Amino acid sequence: MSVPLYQAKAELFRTLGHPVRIRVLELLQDGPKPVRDLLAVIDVEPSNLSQQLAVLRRAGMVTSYRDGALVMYALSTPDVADLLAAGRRILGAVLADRDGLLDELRAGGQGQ
Amino acid sequence: MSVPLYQAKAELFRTLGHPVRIRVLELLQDGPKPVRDLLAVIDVEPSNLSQQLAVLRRAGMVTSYRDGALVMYALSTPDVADLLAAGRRILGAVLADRDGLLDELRAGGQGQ
DNA sequence: TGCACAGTTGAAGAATCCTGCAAGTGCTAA
DNA sequence: TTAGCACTTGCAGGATTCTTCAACTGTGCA
Repeated sequence: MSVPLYQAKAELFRTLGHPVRIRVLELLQDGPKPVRDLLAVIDVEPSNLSQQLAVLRRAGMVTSYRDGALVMYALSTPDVADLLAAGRRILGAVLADRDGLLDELRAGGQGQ
Repeated sequence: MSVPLYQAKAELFRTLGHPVRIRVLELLQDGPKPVRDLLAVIDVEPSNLSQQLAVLRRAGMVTSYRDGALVMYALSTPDVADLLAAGRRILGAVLADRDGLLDELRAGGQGQ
């Protein structure tokens, strides 16, 4: 057994363990987007975003292709959305008796 | 907005980003267990396991109580199982064309 | 060709995480 | 009350991860 399965799982989750990467994945749920669009929303340096995109790419969670002058990114599988949804549910359960984040979560608006 | 929601999500996922913590959660899916039982299966030093349990406790994913000389741990919400299941699905999709881990995953046996 | 926009890459310092050791607490039973 | 098992805590180091800067590639347009 080269890489134990539970280690692969840990790596998968660790890939999601960064605010910028979470935001990217959530934005890509609506369909492919060029880097510049992500950049317009996320407020982070281009090089930093690029690094985080590379992490997601290496993990196989997103794919990228060039469209003219732009580089487009897309979720590599719609299952990613399930994972994010499951995360939202857990947060609700786990934060149940903690600060105001819960209300924000229930509002379900932007900045999810 | 004190702690942005997407940051809380990132922290949640990062909590899962460690092999020992993953194993603990999977073992606890079958019901509460004392530390010594986890220790018998996981092969890590007691102090290390204790540290990882503390991380899970702080994140609110498990709860603990003392039962005589033993300390018992339990999932704080069954939703955790959903998250792990979603992780398994994604791994399947993402690893689809990579090494033998996929087969191991499909076997669904121990060491999940 | 030359310039500007769109992204990526490499590298370095700072911050964070992990691991193992030593020491400490709580419980039970002799 | 002493001994020993069951855990936990504090801490130091080594290993990862993050962030930013500088430099580089690729594309479109004047």
